Amino acid sequence: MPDAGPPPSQTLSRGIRILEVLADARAPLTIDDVAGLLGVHRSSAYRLLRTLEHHGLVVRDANGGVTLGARMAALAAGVAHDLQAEALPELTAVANELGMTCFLAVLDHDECVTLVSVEPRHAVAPVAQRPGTRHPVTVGAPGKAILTLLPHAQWPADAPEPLRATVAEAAQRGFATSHDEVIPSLESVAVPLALRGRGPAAIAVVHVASPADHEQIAARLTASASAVREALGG
Amino acid sequence: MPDAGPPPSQTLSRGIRILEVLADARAPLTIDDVAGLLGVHRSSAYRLLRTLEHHGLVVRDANGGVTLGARMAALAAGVAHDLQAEALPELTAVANELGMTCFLAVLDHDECVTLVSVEPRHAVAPVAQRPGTRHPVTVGAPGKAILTLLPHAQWPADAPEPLRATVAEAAQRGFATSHDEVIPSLESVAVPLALRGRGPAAIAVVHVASPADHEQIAARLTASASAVREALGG
DNA sequence: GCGAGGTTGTTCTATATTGGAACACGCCGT
DNA sequence: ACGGCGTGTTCCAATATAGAACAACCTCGC
Repeated sequence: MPDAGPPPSQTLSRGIRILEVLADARAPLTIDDVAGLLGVHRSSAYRLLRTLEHHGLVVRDANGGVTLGARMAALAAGVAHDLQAEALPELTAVANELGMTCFLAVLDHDECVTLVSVEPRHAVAPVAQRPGTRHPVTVGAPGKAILTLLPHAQWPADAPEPLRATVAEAAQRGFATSHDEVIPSLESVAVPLALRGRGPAAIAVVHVASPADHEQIAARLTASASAVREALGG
Repeated sequence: MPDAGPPPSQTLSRGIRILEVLADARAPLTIDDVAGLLGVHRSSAYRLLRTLEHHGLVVRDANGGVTLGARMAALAAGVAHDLQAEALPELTAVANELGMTCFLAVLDHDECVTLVSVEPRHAVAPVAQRPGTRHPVTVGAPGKAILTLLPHAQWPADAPEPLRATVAEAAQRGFATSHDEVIPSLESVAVPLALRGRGPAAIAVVHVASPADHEQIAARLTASASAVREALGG
């Protein structure tokens, strides 16, 4: 088990930090901005940006403003693309049958990030769950469903103790729920999705808070989870 | 105008090539595979991978297999996120009103990549247009709509001459169409979307080939395009 | 028109980083 | 046990990089 020391390659690490900074930025940044945010000399940032631009991950507008390039999206499409491909039709079916936004989330370190999401037509209120959305695993139904699959030893250090009982209960029932956790006035139901040789995942729906049969929703989600699991042989 | 010589930063460039290779890979790769594909020494690939892993862009399974990490998806969510945010509701509305998959595509070098896509419930046949999908700009309705916005001098060198007339016609009509181009038996209608200080884009729908009023579809798309354009002040 | 401020692009050298090879370890199938 | 295959580590020379100082280019203001 190699220890988690400093990033072995300084240059690459800085280049990636540029991407991270740009992803958070709301507007095009100047080279100076980037250099400042990274704490490196402007000249270094310049060379790194040129390289990123060369690969299409960064784009410069007429004023020299720096932005993330569209090819980032193309790269991200390769993330677990077999899982995405198998899950998409299932998510669509669930979304339409239940009339709720349905999405697939996976574990990333101690965060829960949604990979694909499908919005139904007949939503009471449209709920958008954009791919790439992140929040701590310890929060929300998908997070708890994922924790269901993790031995307690691998839980994030900052997990509050009460959570343990909640997750244990979810594990028994086979699904997790939440309301007003990640977004106020929204309820969510999620089932765990364990795949061979892959990190833990979850299939979930969100809807505006209202009386709903969680058991029934969970049953539908579980069916889709099984379908995906079988399709991927895991 | 700085010339497009070799990538200024060799290390960063290699790191990105690793990401590209992994995005194309259908299965987890070994370090040796990566090193071989890049043409670098295994030890170098090792260090680069460690750095990528440190940033969560790469994940290693129990067998040491290397895959793209979920955080890539989070990074990609930052690509033109204001455009994505403004376009999403419009795409959803169009998809539901027309009963066709509706998506937003942008220009990346000489390729057309789709950023967001929304699938409707009542599709005759479900058509999935996954975000991140790429193909040459010279092909398909969105591509031609985008070419509408580009001076001919900036067209890709390999653009066939007949295309010029087609695009000119599309520019006059205000929309472009295609059938059986990128995927057999599919038709597509697209309108250009020019935004201030941003690359050319297009809003498009796809549907299975059948009699349809392209003019009417285009009118609806144009309305959404205008809405997005005004929302972004461009 | 002209100069000031701010930004990008270029060139240079000492230094830290990297590239590559050889080696140690663990695992699995024959 | 053995040999193949894979990872992780160490080493040194070679080189790519970091950082600074400088030049060119804008726009904005007068």
